[in-house]
Amino acid sequence: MGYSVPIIPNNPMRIASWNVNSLRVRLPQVLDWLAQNQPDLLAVQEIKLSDPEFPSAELNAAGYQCLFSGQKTYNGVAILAKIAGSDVVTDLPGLEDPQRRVLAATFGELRLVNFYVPNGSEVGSDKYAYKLDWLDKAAAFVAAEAARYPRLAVVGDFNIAPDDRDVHDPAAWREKILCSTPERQAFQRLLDIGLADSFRLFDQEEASFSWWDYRAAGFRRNAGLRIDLILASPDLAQRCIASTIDKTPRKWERPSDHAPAVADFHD
DNA sequence: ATGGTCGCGCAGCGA
Repeated sequence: MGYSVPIIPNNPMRIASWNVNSLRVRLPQVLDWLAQNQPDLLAVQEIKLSDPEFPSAELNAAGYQCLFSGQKTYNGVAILAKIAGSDVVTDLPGLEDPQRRVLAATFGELRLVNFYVPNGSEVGSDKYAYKLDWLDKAAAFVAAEAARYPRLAVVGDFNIAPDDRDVHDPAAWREKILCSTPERQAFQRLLDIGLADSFRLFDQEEASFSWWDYRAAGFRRNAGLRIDLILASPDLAQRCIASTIDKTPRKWERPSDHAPAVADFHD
């Protein structure tokens, strides 16, 4: 009596996002990572398989229900969840697009939007124009979601490094793809809706990245970018108690080029 | 400026 104890929130909810670069290749790693980290929700990108090929049985056996919007060879997104999701959305309003890059669903109080933002290839290219148009439609969608759902998380591979802290060599990347001003302005429009980049709610080590090029020994040199993000609405952000990048799986044999972003939230 | 490595799928594209 008379002394206080730290308040440890019980039942924190853990949300993670991981570009797995082929779920077929990475399924054993995803299963290991789920077992070790026990997220409530894992948003995955670049599953690179069609819906009939989705490995639901293995993931169900590991305690995860699966929502997915698959595509053969390219793209494809999924949400692996300990509880059932509802109100599933797989397309951006106003964008006719065969590329499977969007998956949103509701889990209890939480609305989760999983994005695989287009890479854009090169500034000024057709793919770059597609990326900016996609981001425009995505912002309108997120604004509508934010208006409907107070507890909103927008996660995924954004293919944008929000600012120079998120770039290993800002001079080399200046106005290059993933770092150009129009891309960063498009990202800022998501923040302007009221979302917070959960990673920046906390002190972080310098040179913290989530993606490293397979080429030129990017990971060994920590020549990376932070492009895998967990954004949170105000109601959710004030519940955020941690936001990190788990580099462990990037060190495994035959890794994805991305590491998972992970955030914890109290009730 | 180029190329370096993966994944898919079997040549070359996308990242």
